Amino acid sequence: MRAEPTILHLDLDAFYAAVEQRDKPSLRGRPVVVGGVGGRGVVATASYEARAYGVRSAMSTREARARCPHAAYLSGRFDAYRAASALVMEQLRRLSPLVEPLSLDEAFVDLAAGDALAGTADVATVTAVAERLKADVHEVTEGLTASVGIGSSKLIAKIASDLRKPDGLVVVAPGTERDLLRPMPITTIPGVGPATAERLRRLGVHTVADAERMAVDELVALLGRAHGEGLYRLVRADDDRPVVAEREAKSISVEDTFDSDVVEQRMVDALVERQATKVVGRLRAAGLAGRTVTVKVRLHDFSTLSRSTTLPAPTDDVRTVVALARTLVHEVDTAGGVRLLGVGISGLADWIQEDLFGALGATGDPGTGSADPAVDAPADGDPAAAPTTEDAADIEAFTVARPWPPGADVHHVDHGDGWVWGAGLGRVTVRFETRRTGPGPVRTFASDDPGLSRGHRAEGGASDPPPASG
DNA sequence: TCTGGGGTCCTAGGACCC
DNA sequence: TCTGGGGTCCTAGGACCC
Repeated sequence: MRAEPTILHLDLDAFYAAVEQRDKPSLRGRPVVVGGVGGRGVVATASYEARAYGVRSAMSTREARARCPHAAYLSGRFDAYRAASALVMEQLRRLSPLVEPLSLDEAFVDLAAGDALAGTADVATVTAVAERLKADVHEVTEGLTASVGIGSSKLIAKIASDLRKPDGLVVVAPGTERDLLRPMPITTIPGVGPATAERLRRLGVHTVADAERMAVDELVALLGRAHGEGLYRLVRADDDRPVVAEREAKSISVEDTFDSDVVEQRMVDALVERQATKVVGRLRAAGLAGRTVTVKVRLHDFSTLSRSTTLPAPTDDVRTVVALARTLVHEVDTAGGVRLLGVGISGLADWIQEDLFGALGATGDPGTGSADPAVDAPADGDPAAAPTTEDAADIEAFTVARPWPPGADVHHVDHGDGWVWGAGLGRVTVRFETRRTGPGPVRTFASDDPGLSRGHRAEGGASDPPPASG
C-alpha cells in the first residue's frame, strides 16, 4: 500500500453491450444481451436496460430469455470489441507506460510511473486526471463510458471502480482504506468466490471486519497457504502488488460446449482434431511452441476431467498435437456422451526444435542430406554417441521401441548421450536430440518424414523414456 | 433442459534426484 | 536394505476472474 493514491483501475461499463448499442442505434435504450445464444449459452454482458429485468453476467441465456424476452440477444463481435479496447488502452498509456490490461474492458495503470500527475498525487490532482481520462475515453470510443477507481493499491483501486457504476469515479483518500473495506461483504475482496465465501460463512464470517478478526493460521488452515495468507493481508488493505505490463501468455486453449451431448467416438475424434488444429494455428500465429498438451472433457453430468502429457521439448507441429490430443481423449470414457471438449497447450516457449531434414536437405530423405555444420563432432570410436549426418541417415534403425507416452503412438530410443522419439499416426514426427553431460548447448533436430515410421525394430537400444518425460 | 470460453493460480500426490 | 528430507517436475483437479 502506497502513501498516495497512484493506482488507477478502469472498467468499461457493460462493455460488449455498449459497443453494440453504439454501433446499432436501434438498440440504444433497449435491453441488449451479449453471450452464447445457443441452447447452452450464458450471458457475457447485459446492458443496464437488461439488468433492470434481473439479467446478469454468467446467467444462462435460457434464464435471461425468461426474464427479459424482448431483449436483443447477440453472440458478439469480438473484432469490434478488440478495436474499441485498443483505443481505450491507448488512452491509458498516455497517462503512464505501466498499464496492465486484465481483459478487453479492464486495466490497471500505475500513475506514479508516468508524468500525468506531474509529481503531485493529492486527491484533487488524481481526480482531475481521471475526469479527463473518462472524457477522452468517451470521445475516442464515440460514446463508451468507463468507471474509474483510484487508490493506494490495486485492491483499493479495483474496489473503488465498482462503487459508482456506471460512469463513476471514486478516489479513495489515503488512510481511509480500512474503514472503507470493513463493512463490505467478504465477497468484495477479489479472490473470494462462492467456495471461499461458503467456508467463511460457516465460521460466521460475512464481512471484511469479520475476517479481520481471524488469525493467519486460521485462514491458512481453512483456505490453504497462499490463499489464506493473501486474504489475511487483503482484509487489512495490505497490498503491494505491482502493476505489471506485458505479461506473457502461459497457455493457449480452445473449448466448445455442444448444444447436445456428443456420443459417437468418431465425432469426438473429429472434434478434438479440429480443436487441436485451431489451437496450433493460434500458437503458431503467436510465434510460440508448447510442451504440454491437455484435453478437457465435460461429461453429460457436468463432471469435468482433464488429461495431459508433456513432451521433452516444445512443438508447434499440428500432427504431433493432433495425435497426442486424440490419444489423450481416448483415455477418458466418453461413451455416456460429451458435453464439452477442449484442447490446450501450455509450457510455452518462443523456440522450437530445428527440423532435422530441413537442415539436411529439402528432400526430406534422411539418407541424402548434408551435414549441419553446427553439429558438434561425434565422440571418437562410439558411433552412437553423438549426432552426425551418418547417424541421421541411420535414424530409421533407431526409431523403434516401446510406446511413449503410454498408449500413444510415440516411440523413442536411447542413443548414447542422446535419444530419438517420435509421435504420430503413420505420419510420424521424429525428433533427434543430443544431450551432453554437464552444461552446454543442447542440439536438437526434427523430422516429419513419414518414412521414419517404417522399419520399427524392437532390438537395438530401446531404453527408458527421455529424461524430460518425467 | 441449469451451468460459456478464455485464462490464471494453487494444491496434492507421486516420481525422481541428491 | 533403513531412514530421511528437500527440491523439482509432472498430472489432475479446483477455485477464481472477466
